[in-house]
Amino acid sequence: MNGIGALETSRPIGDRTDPIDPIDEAQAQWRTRYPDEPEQALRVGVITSVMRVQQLLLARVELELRPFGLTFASYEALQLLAFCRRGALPLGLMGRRLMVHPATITNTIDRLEQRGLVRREVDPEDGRRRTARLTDEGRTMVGEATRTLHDIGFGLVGIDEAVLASLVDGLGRVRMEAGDWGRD
Amino acid sequence: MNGIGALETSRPIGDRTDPIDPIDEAQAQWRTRYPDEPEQALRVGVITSVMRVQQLLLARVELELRPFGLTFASYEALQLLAFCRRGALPLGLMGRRLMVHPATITNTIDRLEQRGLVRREVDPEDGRRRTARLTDEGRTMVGEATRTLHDIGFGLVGIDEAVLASLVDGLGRVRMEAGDWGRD
DNA sequence: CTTATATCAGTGCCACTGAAATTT
DNA sequence: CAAATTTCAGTGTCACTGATATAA
Repeated sequence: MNGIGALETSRPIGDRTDPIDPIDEAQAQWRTRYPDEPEQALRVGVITSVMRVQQLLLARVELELRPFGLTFASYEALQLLAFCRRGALPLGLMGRRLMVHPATITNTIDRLEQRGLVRREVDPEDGRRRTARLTDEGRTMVGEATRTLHDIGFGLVGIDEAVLASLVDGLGRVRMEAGDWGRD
Repeated sequence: MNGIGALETSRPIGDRTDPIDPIDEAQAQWRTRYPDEPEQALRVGVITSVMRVQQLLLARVELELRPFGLTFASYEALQLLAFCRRGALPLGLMGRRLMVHPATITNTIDRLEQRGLVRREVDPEDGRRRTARLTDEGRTMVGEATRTLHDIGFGLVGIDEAVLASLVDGLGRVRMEAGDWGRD
């Protein structure tokens, strides 16, 4: 595994020597504090790692999206429309796909519409619905943004394919256990 | 914020059959759109999975922290102090540990201090620094909150230990590649 | 003087709540 | 009528920028 059982607990925080993995440190802390529940330290390691990696990947990706004036959330919305055959989707469906609150997708589409990247239309099949459609400018921009993200390998260059595949698998089990599956 | 490019192309929306994994769908989308760069689909699968799992775990944990009036960020700050031998840490060091902006840790400690959970003190070793120290109420609360999170296994019950360990390992490689190591 | 630390003021995005309007 | 969809108003947390005060 990782350098899991390496020192950590035996040293005061302040005295720097070699680089130390903060996740290892946290797991060691939990292991010594709750010695009768060793599986909890492992869970803490996972949740802490997920939070940190999400933060790192988000920062890396948003650094590249900044010149486009896009956040990762707004990029995802545009990308969802770009991958859609019709080129337009009801806002509610977009919100469920992106797992965001209905009011949040309204705000996101508001900002994209003000910039002329998407256009609101009434769904011909159901007058209650509004659909968002990519404009030409929106399609161009999401294409360029995607090329940029491709160039940086989505912040994951240098990671072995086997590791990437095992991550998709392991994270998939967590999602499955959380019920994140097959909802629309 | 997830599910970059789910289905749309292969099936009409309405006809539900078996549960479908949105991550699989997204990867398939990228694979067909960019057939000459198959490794990119894998990377999209990883970043999408990380974002989604982070969202799920955060929601699960914050549901339990809500009765305490704590967010995960504020819980982490309290927990960091609880695990610290001195019981007090300079704000700047806390910010680096938690990987948040200096102004953010100031705000977080502000709110905790207003609630009487921590107390600010001047660092005797360096007058520029302010340290945050857990109060008795803060120590009690973080203890109860931790017990609650233990009870729900940090949102990771039902996941095999080998899977958890492989996640810590794989995510560790991503962090290492991103330079998330050995910075104080 | 230069640097480090923390704070403050202001902005923006996002998540959520509760209510309202519209349509099915 | 009830239910679904979207919008709107308001709140709170968090992240960031830029400027300032204080101490090393």
